[in-house]
Amino acid sequence: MYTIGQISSMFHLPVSTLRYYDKEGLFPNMERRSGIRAFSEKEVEALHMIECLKKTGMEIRDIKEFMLWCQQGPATYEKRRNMLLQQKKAVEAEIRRMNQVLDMVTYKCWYYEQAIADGNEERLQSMTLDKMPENIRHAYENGHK
Amino acid sequence: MYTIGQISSMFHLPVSTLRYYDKEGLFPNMERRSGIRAFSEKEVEALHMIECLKKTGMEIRDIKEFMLWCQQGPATYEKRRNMLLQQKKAVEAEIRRMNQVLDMVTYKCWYYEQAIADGNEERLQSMTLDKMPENIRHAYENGHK
DNA sequence: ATTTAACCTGAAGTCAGGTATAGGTTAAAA
DNA sequence: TTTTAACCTATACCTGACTTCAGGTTAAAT
Repeated sequence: MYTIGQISSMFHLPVSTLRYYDKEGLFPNMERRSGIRAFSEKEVEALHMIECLKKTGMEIRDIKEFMLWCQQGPATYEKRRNMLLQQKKAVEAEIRRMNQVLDMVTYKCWYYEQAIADGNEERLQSMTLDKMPENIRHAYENGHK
Repeated sequence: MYTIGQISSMFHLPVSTLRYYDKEGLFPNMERRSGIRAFSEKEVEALHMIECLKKTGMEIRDIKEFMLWCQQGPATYEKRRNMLLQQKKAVEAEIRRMNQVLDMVTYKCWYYEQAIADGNEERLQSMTLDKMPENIRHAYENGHK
């Protein structure tokens, strides 16, 4: 059993955040000893899962639902898997989006390198795709899809 | 010259958002005709850049600074390039982070597939790395780095 | 026994990035 | 000409995820 302060230093999370998570229902049925929160291994495990789900961009209210299912045993395995599959898809989509953004900003960086070299943007303004270096044209096209 | 309504439909952005951007200084020196905003090609170009920078996760106040530099001609090319290089690094870091998160959630999905197949988590609880399929072990290890 | 550290609650505050509302002006269409 | 649509400002409100504050309790150390 751990106190909120111990958990706070274990996870490098402020005490206020842990209390907030508790208030939001992320630790259903956590024990209390004369009013004081007692974090067991179950809550430690829960917190690892919470950190994972947060990193995928899941909202607190959805994490709450997941943690509730975790209390309900094998009957909710499928629900939990489905939620995770959905988050996996969301993460994959986000990675695709970020790669596109990377191409866009790669092009912009190249643009300003050229502008610095030229001292102006005139050549760049009238530049056509076929005059760009291949990798830059590729980044440009992918970034503007 | 375009009205705010025309720009709104061109960019699929609410009129209120464009006014908010203007208030935040994202269109320095935009013209007015008897009090009404007149978006020129310069503002259209600016808005494309704003959308790009927003996608990289840049905050409004930093975008404001960038757009101010754009008003100041070739003297600020280097500042602009440096800011873009910094954003590029930020995007690359975010992609690395998201790939790690993807590995983590890939492992969790596998975990629940197994739990569904087994009907419980007993086998999983006592599972060691060497008993996992290679790709899953890889995902697990990378996701927990 | 008392001080101090760590815990508790409820309510209010913070921040970013908008969105909504109320009340008023401009300009295009009927 | 009058109505209606699109514009304007200022201010208030919203959401999510916390953080801070005021005031009070518990438990550990001296």
